[in-house]
Amino acid sequence: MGRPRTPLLDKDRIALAALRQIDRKGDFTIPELAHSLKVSPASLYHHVDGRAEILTLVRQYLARTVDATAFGHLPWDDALRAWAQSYRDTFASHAGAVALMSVQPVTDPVLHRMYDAAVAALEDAGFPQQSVLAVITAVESFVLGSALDLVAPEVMVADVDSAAQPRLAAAVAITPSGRPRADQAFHLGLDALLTGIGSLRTQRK
Amino acid sequence: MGRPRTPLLDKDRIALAALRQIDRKGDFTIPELAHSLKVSPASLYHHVDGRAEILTLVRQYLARTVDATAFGHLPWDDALRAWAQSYRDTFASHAGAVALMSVQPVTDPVLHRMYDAAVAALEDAGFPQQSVLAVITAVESFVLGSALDLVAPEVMVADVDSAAQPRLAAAVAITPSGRPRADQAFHLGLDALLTGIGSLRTQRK
DNA sequence: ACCTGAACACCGTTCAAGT
DNA sequence: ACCTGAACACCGTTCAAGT
Repeated sequence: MGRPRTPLLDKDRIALAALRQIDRKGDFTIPELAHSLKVSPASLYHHVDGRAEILTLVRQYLARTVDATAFGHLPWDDALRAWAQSYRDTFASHAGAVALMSVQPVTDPVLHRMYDAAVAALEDAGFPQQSVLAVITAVESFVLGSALDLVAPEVMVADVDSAAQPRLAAAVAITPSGRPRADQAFHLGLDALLTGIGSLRTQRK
Repeated sequence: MGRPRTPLLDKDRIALAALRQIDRKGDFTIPELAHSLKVSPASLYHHVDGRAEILTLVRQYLARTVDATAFGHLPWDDALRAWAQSYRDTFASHAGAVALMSVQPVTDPVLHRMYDAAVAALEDAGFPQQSVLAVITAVESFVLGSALDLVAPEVMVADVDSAAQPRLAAAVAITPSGRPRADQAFHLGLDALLTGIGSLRTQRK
């Protein structure tokens, strides 16, 4: 066939097709990706270095959908909460991508700008400089773990033997399951975390 | 060669060899696993259903190294803290396994017993029944996210442009890196979470 | 029951050939 | 520069053959 007059592919098209496949099946393969783009597997290698780069592109795309504009506009706790919610929402709408995003984090200037804004907002709200990064990391770890909880099968709650584990069974019986269960745990944990973090502030504004 | 007088393999030997390979390389393949067991790849299939079962065995092995004996013996916050620490320690000593453990959780009666003990301890400490599971899930999510933070490359802290992100750069400069950085964030977050969670208790004992 | 070699389908990647 | 078909190494899994 030879070279087309106008290229059939570019990095964006490849990344989006990969994400679509991840959303549908939880993973992607080069042959299927090529098929969905109506192209041969070998063609992809003219645009990306390999599978690893495609994964990086997907991660960057997702990272940029996280809304961090609240820092500097809302009070520190509302800003952290809004950021955490948006972060988790991204995962919630791309369940299959959670595994990808969690293991290898995103490297992107956009993220450094986001962290910079967060650091500034928290320091200005009275958090000591030695603890701001730990605060941000703690919230991010909680969000990541909650995203995993959101997409993983519900082990704690499923198949409980009410004779052998009566206390657990009773608690499970009065607790919601599915998405509401994960949401409850996320909100409870986020509120607790923010409450506890608040006591680290020194000078108040 | 035919059947040996005494079997060369069993599930335990396979799981441990897989874990050793995961610890060394972050992943394992059937051919390499077979090689390390001085056996042909096909032999493994006489003892396990396939790659997926081997992963399950590794997960179960690791889950059983988490110490949950504190529930019912220590005060609720010390018990939760000890459990969280042990949980994270397991991941810390098997960095390559974090990805495995996080995506697909463990199904094991041992874990249900652990959750049962945790539920009992927390209810007895005054937590309302409707929130115990959310409390446990929140702590577990934080631990899982912190484990990912522990093994992932340090994005937030690396390659910061001090002209473009001055506040972030300054904070990075006075913050430890590597394991101490992750430890600081874990302890700060865990303390904050436990502090915040404490306010959910109703009747005290 | 339990090991093996041979075979199969599938994947990621490379490369020479074509425009 | 950018697409393709063919080829390669590698992986997970199956199966008939052997004791």
